[in-house]
Order: sequence, then structure tokens, then C-alpha cells
Amino acid sequence: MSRETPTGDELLAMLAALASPHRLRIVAALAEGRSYVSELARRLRMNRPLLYMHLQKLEAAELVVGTLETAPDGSSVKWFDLAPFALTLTAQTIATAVPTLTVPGQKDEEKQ
Amino acid sequence: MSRETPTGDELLAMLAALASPHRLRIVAALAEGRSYVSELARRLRMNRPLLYMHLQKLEAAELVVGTLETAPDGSSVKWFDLAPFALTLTAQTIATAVPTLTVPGQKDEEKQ
DNA sequence: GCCCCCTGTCAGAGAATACTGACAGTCTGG
DNA sequence: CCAGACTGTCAGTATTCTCTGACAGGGGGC
Repeated sequence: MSRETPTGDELLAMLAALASPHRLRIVAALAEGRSYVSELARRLRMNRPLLYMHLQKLEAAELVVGTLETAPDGSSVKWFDLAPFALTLTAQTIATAVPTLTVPGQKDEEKQ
Repeated sequence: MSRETPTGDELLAMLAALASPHRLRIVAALAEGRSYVSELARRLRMNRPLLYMHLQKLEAAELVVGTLETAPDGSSVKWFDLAPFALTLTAQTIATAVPTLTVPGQKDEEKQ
């Protein structure tokens, strides 16, 4: 997954996922070790469904990985780990990624 | 300006500024050379006031620099250049920046 | 049975953003 | 004077995102 050049859409997804104080805080919290939804919600003092939503966005951008683990006793907990990521943001990397951005209303007739 | 560790707020501002397909495209366009609002609007085929707004966000995040130049003949054009920037995004850099995030309703009593 | 911990999902309110057309103003050149 | 370049700003709408409380469910232990 450590491709040298992310596609425009991947880049955008990562940026959008990180462009939120809550989600930055979540990443920072997970940098100290894995955690699960309810525990994190208590630690960061935020509404659990809200945290849940943010975690899903981070997961969609592949910045965190969630694993629902069912313990031998049957109780299940969803652990979240940070995904290893390293993104270098420069005019260069952006210029490289942009051409691969998919535009919503774009087919092929675009400039015709 | 190439501080090793941006503050949480700066980091967030840059991320928020880049987390938009339009603004990524703008950065990519400016990577090929300076331009001015009207010309860029034609090139990127977007509404000028809209582009104007996006440019302001990029400028606020210090990713582009705008200079209103009044030519010797009196006509003025606002040129936009890319600001040199290099941002490395890892769990580490984020974890370092997060503690300096300012929270809207935060004074000092926070955890008391 | 009851209480506690966990996950997952929803509808709806509220707030923030994106986007548009239109207008005001300045300067040039025919 | 008029047409053509610009820049800058606005009000209003459309759309998207954030956030909340509430609910349904699973399981453990007393």
C-alpha cells in the first residue's frame, strides 16, 4: 500500500479524512496504542456515534484499521489500530496526483 | 517558514485547504507557473467568484501567495504563485502537532 | 430477572460550505 | 463614449457535513 504516488482520489480521501480536528485527535490517540470505540469515546470525551462516524471515515481512507474481535468468552470488541502511512505533500506530488482525479460528471465527452 | 513541526492549527489549516478537488487542481495548475484569477478561471473552467474563494483559502493557509501588481500602464492584475511547502504526514507528525490544537471552547479549566 | 459493558444504526436538527448571478469599480484602447 | 480587460464583493440558495439522543441487539455476571 506504500505506493510512491497515490491516485488523486486516494490523496483527496486521505486529506479529507485528516482535515478535521476530531480526526487528528483520534489519530494522535491511536498513535499511543490501539483502542476500541467506547473506550476512545470516553478518553476523547466525545459522543460515541459521533466518534464512530469519524472512525469510519478514517477507516475508509485506510488510515486506521478496525478489527472486530470476539473474545473466547463471546463478548466482542472492535479494536482500532493506526495504519502505517506516510504522505509527503508538495506541489510536485499534488501535480502528479491531480490528473488522476475523477470528476463526478466526467465521462469522455468532457472537452467536446 | 519551513519549521520542522507545524502547530496543530497550521497543520489543520493546510489539510483543510488541500482537502478539496478544486483546490488540488488549482495547486497543480499553479505548479506549472503563476497565473491570475481570470485566466485561471478560464483554464480550469470555473466560476470566477468561486475560484476567488478557493484561492483565498489557499492563501490563508499560506499555500499560495497573491500579489496585486499594477503594471506601468496602470492596469492591475493579481498574480498567484505557489508558496514552497513540504508537509510530511505520519502518525508521528500528527501526534506531535495535535497537543497544540486550540479548541474553540477551551480556556484552561479544561480537565478540571 | 436485572444491570453493565459492548457494537451498530437511525432520523432529524443544526451549522458550515460551496456555488451562482449580479453589481460596482478601475484602467486601456479605439 | 463605448467595449473590453481586470479585481473585488454580495445575497441567496443548494448541498453537504456534523452532531445528538434514542433504539435494537449481543453477551457476562450476579
